[in-house]
Amino acid sequence: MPDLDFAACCSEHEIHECAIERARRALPPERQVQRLADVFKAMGDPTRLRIILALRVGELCVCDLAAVLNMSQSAISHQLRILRGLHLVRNRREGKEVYYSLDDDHVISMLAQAADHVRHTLETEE
Amino acid sequence: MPDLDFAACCSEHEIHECAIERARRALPPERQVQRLADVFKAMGDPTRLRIILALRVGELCVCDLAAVLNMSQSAISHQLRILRGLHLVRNRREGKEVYYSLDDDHVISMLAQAADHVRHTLETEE
DNA sequence: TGAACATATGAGCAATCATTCATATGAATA
DNA sequence: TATTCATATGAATGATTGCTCATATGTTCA
Repeated sequence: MPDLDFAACCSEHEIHECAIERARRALPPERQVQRLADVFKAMGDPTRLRIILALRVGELCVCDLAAVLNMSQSAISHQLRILRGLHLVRNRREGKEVYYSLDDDHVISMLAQAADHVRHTLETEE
Repeated sequence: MPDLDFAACCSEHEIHECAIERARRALPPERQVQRLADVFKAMGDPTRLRIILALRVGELCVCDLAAVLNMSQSAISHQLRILRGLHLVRNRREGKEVYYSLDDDHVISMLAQAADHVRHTLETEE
């Protein structure tokens, strides 16, 4: 009885079976992959990315962020909610205002790596 | 004549003007932000992220990837095109097959940082 | 050259998403 | 308490996106 999992693979799949198995084992469980993807996706929207970039140099209240990005307060609030849910930003109330700041240094590292990558690719081509 | 850029900000904006200016200067030019966002967005889709995760342990041809992710060849090809466009993966032809591998170590670093972040947030709450 | 296989790609569609608009919540102040 | 300001959020919508299906391209082998 053949392994149905390999049905979609190319015909000489016997050759790659071991590579396929190795790759399968390299995949984290579904839940973890989804979590990772959520973080990347959050940083993959220009508005949210700009929010993160702006907060690098210090905390800002919502209306400040709206001014910096030149966008509506509502739009900013909606995006902050997503970033908050993923613990990418943290908030602190002070009177009527709510101040947001980066929650985690990992975000800065990710930004730096991504920037390096972009810089690297721009050098190579174009 | 008031600065119209601050029109959307909260009324006591004089206090934050300097923070706003600082944040504005922290924002890279439009084109660069978009490039960064594109990279994060590419990694923000579970399918593309799984492709990257699978390629961590070595190159794979398209049909192998389809087998590993248990998805159609077409779906994988479409996503590989996006990853290729951003130089996240590279390809090499060998006869009829095309082998894909990670193009850049920065991707690995980003994955590691993101994984750390997720691990960290899971510890803190829930 | 023709058949078979591996991959790439265009069109179409269902699902997701970022914003807007209207409104609710929450805090300070008169 | 009533008003005002700052923020949050639900609903609606236009735009984007990931997949499928059909088909094109490119390679090998007979």
